[in-house]
Amino acid sequence: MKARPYHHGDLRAALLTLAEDTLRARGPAELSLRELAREAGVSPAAPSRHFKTKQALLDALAIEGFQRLTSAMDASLDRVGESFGARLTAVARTYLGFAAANGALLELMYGRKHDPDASTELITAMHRLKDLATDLIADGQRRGEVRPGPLDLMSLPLFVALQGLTQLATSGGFPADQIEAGVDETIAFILRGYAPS
Amino acid sequence: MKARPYHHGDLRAALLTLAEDTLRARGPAELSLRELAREAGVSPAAPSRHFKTKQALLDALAIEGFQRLTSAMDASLDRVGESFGARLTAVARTYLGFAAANGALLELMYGRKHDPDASTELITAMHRLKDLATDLIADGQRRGEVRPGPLDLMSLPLFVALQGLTQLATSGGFPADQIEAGVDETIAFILRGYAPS
DNA sequence: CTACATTGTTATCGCTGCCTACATTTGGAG
DNA sequence: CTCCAAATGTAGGCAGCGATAACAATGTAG
Repeated sequence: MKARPYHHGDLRAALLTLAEDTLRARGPAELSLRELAREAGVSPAAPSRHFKTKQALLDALAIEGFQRLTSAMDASLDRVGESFGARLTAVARTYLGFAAANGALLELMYGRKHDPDASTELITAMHRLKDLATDLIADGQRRGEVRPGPLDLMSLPLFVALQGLTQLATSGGFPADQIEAGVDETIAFILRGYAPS
Repeated sequence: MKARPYHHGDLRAALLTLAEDTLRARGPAELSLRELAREAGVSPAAPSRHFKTKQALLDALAIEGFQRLTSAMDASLDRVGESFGARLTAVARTYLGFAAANGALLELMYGRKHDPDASTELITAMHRLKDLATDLIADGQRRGEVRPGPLDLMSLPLFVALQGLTQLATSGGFPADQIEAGVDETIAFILRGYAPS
């Protein structure tokens, strides 16, 4: 029988996958580097080669999350027409789908947002998502389907709605079926708010 | 000189105040029972008499937060007329004021929401807040200032907006002045969405 | 082949939450 | 008033954690 090799092969990737699993199952507080090391079959100090601190691992997880989310939203926009309503609906549904499927991860992603020493990589990842939403509004305005107004102000309600829906969807304040129905209601609500007077 | 008395006097209250301070300053993750005990001038195991686990202390903090928030919102509703617009504005401003002043606490309050074994006391505290918002909508419907529709569905956008605004206000994704201006924009947005067709 | 960078291991530190056993204080029943 | 039980605080110890330093194995570039 062959002994486990001294080198793991791709410990970094393995740690990230394991971390995401336990994040999903038990939340970020329960995540322990030592436990990840055990599950990966390496020594307790091995992870430190790839993630200097626990926070660094969480950051890496968050960045990966932002990448997955933005590309999912990009993809959903590609599959839909040009009308503002259709695009907004697509974006909202994708965002909420991600939120429903990766609640803890999303929480982590936004939880790092106000940390003064979040990695620059993380910050740019967040900005890309923000830009995507802002562009959506700007496009709607160009097409005359969204009331005119300063972009940064106009994009706020969209953010607000997405963030709020997410919170409700992930933190389970409402039963799942109510959410399901409520999403449509809320999307209609948003569209009504953005409609030109 | 008099030795410190064997009994603290009101350790429970002292722990809660200290805990809220460090919660505000350094977040819930940095909160340590042992450190609280040190600051209170008491042995490391003393807090366990009042809070069996760390989670119990956090729960107590959250409950206190819900009580403060609901009574602030009640008070703000007492100071305002009966029109739906005025009442919604008052509620929204109070909620956001609380969120701005107690960001970490609010995060804690909602963070416990989906935990299966949250204390019943915590759960009822959350429901009281939910009822307050639902009543607001129902009242608006009675006065004909809000579109008709099932209550649970109609109250959702309000929750969504409040939650979303809170998230933006606390997690600092937007600069503070943009938030300030954005609140009015968003309240107008919500009113537009609730207006009868 | 050798020198070096990468990746893992071992050992240790100080911290944490939590538990059990014991000490002191307080307050109420008799 | 006294005594006993409950409430509250202390002492000590346990296992787990993140982090770091010193050392070992492996891969690789020249």
